[in-house]
Amino acid sequence: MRSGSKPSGQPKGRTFIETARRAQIVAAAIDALAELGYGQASLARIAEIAGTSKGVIIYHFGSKDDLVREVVAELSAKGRAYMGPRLEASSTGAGMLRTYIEANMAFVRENRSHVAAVVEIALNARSADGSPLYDMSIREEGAEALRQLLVHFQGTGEFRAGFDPAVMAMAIRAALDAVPARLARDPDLDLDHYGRELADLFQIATRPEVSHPGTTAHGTSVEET
Amino acid sequence: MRSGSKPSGQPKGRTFIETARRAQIVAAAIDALAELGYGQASLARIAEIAGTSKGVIIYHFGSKDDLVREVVAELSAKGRAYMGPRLEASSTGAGMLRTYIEANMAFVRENRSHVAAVVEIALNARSADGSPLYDMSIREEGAEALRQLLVHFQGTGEFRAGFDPAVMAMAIRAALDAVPARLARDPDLDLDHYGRELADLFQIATRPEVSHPGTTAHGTSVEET
Amino acid sequence: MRSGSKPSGQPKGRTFIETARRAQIVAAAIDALAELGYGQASLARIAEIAGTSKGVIIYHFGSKDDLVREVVAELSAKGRAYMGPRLEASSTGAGMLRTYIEANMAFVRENRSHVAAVVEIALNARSADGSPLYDMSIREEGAEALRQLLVHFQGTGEFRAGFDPAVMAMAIRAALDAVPARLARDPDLDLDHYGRELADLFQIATRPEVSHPGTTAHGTSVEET
Amino acid sequence: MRSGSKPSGQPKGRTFIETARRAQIVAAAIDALAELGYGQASLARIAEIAGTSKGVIIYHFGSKDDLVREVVAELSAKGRAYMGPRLEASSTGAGMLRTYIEANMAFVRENRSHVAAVVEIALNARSADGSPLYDMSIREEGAEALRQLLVHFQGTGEFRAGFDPAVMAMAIRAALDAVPARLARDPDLDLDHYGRELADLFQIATRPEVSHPGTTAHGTSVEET
DNA sequence: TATGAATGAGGGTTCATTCAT
DNA sequence: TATGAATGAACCCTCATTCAT
Repeated sequence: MRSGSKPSGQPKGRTFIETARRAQIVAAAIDALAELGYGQASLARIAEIAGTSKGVIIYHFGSKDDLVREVVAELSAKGRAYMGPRLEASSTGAGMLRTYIEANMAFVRENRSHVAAVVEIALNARSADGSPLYDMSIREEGAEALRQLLVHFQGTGEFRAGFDPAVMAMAIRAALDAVPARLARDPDLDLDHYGRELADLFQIATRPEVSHPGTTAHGTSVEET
Repeated sequence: MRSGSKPSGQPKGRTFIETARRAQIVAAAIDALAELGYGQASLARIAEIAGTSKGVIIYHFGSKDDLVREVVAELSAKGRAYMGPRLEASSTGAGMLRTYIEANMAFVRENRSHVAAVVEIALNARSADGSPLYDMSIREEGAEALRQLLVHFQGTGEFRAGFDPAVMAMAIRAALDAVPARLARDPDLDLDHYGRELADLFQIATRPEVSHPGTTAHGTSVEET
Repeated sequence: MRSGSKPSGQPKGRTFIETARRAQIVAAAIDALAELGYGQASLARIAEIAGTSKGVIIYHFGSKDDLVREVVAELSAKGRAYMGPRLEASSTGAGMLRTYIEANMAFVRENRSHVAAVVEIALNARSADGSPLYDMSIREEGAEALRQLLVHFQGTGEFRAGFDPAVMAMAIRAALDAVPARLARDPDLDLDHYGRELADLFQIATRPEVSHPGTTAHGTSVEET
Repeated sequence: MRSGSKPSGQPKGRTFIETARRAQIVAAAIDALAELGYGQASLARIAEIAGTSKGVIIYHFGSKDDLVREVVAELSAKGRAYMGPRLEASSTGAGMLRTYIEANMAFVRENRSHVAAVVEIALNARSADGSPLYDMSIREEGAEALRQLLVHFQGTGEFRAGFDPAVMAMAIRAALDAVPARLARDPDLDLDHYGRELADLFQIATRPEVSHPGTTAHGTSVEET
């Protein structure tokens, strides 16, 4: 299907009307995923929300998987466009970290449904044999980029050298990724407050130790476990 | 079904053979959930793993939902039995926190599949209308208990007063809950290392500030965002 | 199954305890059929009401069909025992007809559930290929006996000769058989009133015409249809 | 499913082809219900008769219940269209009653299977908890309308005042409703004869008493019961 | 005698996808 | 381009029955 190619201003040689239809369907998919969850977001339900039929969706996207991929790709692009400039504007390590966290929260606040939809996808989408589809490509990717930033500022001495950057990155991403689910249950959650608190938390956790020899965090725990 | 009740050593008046079958089926369900994900863990597939038929499962559990509930309840009981004594043995705030985190990791290590299965359930199980089934009851419950511990030790002065205990609890739980998914992708993950690192991280984040006036975490970030 | 035969006072060489079990199960079946309808009266449900298991029922009756047959046979015997003496006590045609109708109502009143159960069976029980099982044998039988009574008293001149006794018998049985269903919807129905009214109705319909030439019922309807 | 709406000649904005398919499926359902009974009329069997698959039926009707509802609604509409004009053409009470009965028989004769199917439905369709689905709405409704007619002509003096119109209406409907079942067992039944006989019967039962004081039907039965 | 355990066919329904128009 | 129609597999669950104990 989709044999001919049309030279136009639209991305990937798409008609204006087709671009519009795709956007409409993607929006419906986001709604369905965010509100009903991945398991309940069937083509029929998405079509119903979009005001069309299942056939149309398949026609435009080829398969449900491709539609889902589009939902993911779109948020990914949005996210990069949002985060990129903000991160580049940060010079210090602490500033960068705070920006990363708070901008993430702001982005979530401005794209609630879309973020919730992608979280659903990341957690649930599986191929027929049960292996995850996007999990790695999305989440890991984000954590990896963050890890490299942490490593960088450990190198400059702006972050303490004592922590494993992979673990720290994972903890930060986990805290951020847990927000959409919380938000679904408590829509009045104060995201700005959340962002500030998390930024405080991880800033403290990453800042260089004041030199009190022998008082490493690790050392205090011999009594336990 | 299962009307009569019999006095015996088995829990809830169950036959020896029934107890065995149930355990076998629950184990198969855990495998299916952990490896295939909630969406793919159909009765047929669980039965296949268990080496029986769908009918047998329904006979013993009445419904798929009840089987799922059993998987959850069993881990929940296991978890409480594991965590309880360890937490009670902790006296100091920092020790308690480290114990909480490291024991969690150890528990995950010893119950990989089961934990992964329950995470699948918690994230995905929905009723027909799309509303989550266990999400709150499981996850929230854990976070709430942790929050109360944090509050307690803020009161005693063992934790710094500056952080929001709800946010901190959520960050800790998020870091812990993210582990099973990571583990699924990287089975060789060093959970002890992970536990120690996370314990360090959150111990630092919660310990009282040494009195260096003007160096609050929050204050250093004015330049950003 | 049921190989040995035991000489005893019980009917058909049955143990006392077996007779009791059978009665208990039959009672449970009647309850299930009357309250839930034939389609919902599964062995599991009957067993639940009886406080036993499906296996026991099969053991005692061999199959569900045999249990159902027993329910029917029992009511049939009860009915004959109830109606027989009363009908024999009637000498006149009109008296017999009234007795037949009113005694039927009284019998229904005294055996509500059982009658309702058998009505369910008569209407619904089918063999695998869809052909009715008891419909004819029960209902037709009753109508046929009644028809013969009507014929008899048409011969004696106590009933008018003008009506087709088969149709009249069918109308009477239909009116009587419709009662249990009505009763299920309106449990406070006054069955005595019903019986009296029906007896009046059919007495008038069967009594000999007073000789007013030209006023046959049929003659008055030429204008219609 | 079936989201879009199209302006067309078909009822409820249906495609020509869909209307045809629906009719075909409804016809198959009527066949299955009439011949096999409600309990045996599964979607698979209906689909087999219709020459399609279960999926197609669900596609067009959404659920089996909706298909059944359609079968009922269609006959109900047919019945009203048939009976309405004929009843309105009747002026006298006796004429109306005869028309009602004879037209009913004629309608049954012309719609054997459909009537049999709806009788199956009315008697057997139950919700999950065992409560009837259509029983009241169909049968009761018919009896109620008839009762009102009887009351009306009792008021004008064309019917004798002595009978309870509710009981009389129920007896008439019972006689009519019993016909389809009889017809199933004896396909050569002469419905016109049946109709005439029943009309005679109930005309006699309802006509005003000739004034012979003391000869009420009721009075003659003191000897009995 | 009685039970628990298991079986396997069949129930209605949802689903992503294909196809002709 | 877009739709309605159809497909067929898979879903969870109920059922009467069989069997070993």
